[in-house]
Amino acid sequence: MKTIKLLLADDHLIIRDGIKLMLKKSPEFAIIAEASDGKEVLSYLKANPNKVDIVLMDINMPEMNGIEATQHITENFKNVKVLALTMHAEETYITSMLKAGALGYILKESGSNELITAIKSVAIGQKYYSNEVSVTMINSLMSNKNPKSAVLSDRETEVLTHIASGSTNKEVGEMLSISGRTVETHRRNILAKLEVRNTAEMIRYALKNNLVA
Amino acid sequence: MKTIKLLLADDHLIIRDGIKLMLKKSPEFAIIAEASDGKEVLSYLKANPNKVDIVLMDINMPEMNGIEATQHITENFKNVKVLALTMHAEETYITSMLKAGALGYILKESGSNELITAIKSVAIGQKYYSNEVSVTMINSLMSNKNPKSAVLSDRETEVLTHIASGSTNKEVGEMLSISGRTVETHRRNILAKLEVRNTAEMIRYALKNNLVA
DNA sequence: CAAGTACTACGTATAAATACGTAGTACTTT
DNA sequence: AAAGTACTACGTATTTATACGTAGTACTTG
Repeated sequence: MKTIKLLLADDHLIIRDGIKLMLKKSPEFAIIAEASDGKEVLSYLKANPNKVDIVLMDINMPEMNGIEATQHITENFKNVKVLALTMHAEETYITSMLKAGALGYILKESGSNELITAIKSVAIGQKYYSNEVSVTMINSLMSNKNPKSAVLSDRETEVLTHIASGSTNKEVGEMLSISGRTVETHRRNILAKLEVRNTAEMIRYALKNNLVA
Repeated sequence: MKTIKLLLADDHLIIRDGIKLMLKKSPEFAIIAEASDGKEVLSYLKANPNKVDIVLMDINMPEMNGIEATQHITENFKNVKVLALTMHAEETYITSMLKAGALGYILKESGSNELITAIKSVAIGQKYYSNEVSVTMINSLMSNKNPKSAVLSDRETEVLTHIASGSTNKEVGEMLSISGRTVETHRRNILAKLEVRNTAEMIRYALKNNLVA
């Protein structure tokens, strides 16, 4: 098994030392560099191509934060993988890091077992998220799928679905075998229930809240 | 520590036996009933109130599947928790089960350690998702956040954003300090570029493809 | 049985969006 | 220099959507 070469990016020495301690017992890892800022990470990678497999990336760092750094890495150093390692389990941080291209996301409170598992997963290109991260993300995913579903009646939802597909009132009426005037009424009631002003806002609301697919 | 009372719901005896074997070494669990179908689960719960803490629920079962059964449980037996335990890691299954009210979701290929951890989490009301489940869900979450078709010009995107917020052409014109007529033209060009017929379809397309937030 | 809600539908009127054509300025690319 | 694209803007006409009021039938719930 090949040695996995790591770069630690964190602005606190204590954290870096802690990580080193946790990985000490695992000979398959080699910490070949450290950085206390996103810019340092990038300049190291630039100066030492193909020396790093995985960057363990903190988010809050001076000068350049971990999100920006990760963006640059995934754009310019495609063979380098990023594993986010941070204190923050908030949805925005997670989303930003994953959008930036991080393969994994774990918390600093993770034990050495989880850290090792995560690094190994990322090393072979597999994604890894620690449990709290998963829960946060899935919660935010699900919270957009439930709340208002009960507001609209079945018929209204049906009408809304057709409207979202680009059909006019008349066309919807034909499809549902009701009068176009009735569709107008449904539409009016939908606007009122959702408290929106017009088609554009209605469709946006409907999609954001998953009233329609 | 109080004993956690379990009900196994799976239509295959072999699976139920396997689970029993995995839990045998843990004295804090008591399997007090089994069911091979959703309906059996419900009738057992009805006949034996307050005897079950957690239902380990398979999805594919004859008569009534695990999703429907879970819906009924979370509606009618609010003190009973559901932990999905299935072979399927597809996004639709996961979403359906979680929407139905399952607190956790693990795969049958999980080892006994994970099974035990999951049950304990669910028992105290905490959510638990096994790793593959998390990855699947987060992927589906992220896949809707990236693909950015750069078809529209900057100005058009700007106009589209305002329209999506419910503004009329005239209002958008005022906001951008251009004529409402110009907004009309932009709008017309957007409709053409996106190959859609009207506002509703335009907004749906824009949101699905993340042209606007 | 009274009240509420869902679904249906029309009348009248105005506001907004869509269709199609035209066109100037500025900027980039070939 | 020519061609393309982005951004701007108006004219004319038609189609849709929105606003507000009204109302009957059917079904559910207190």
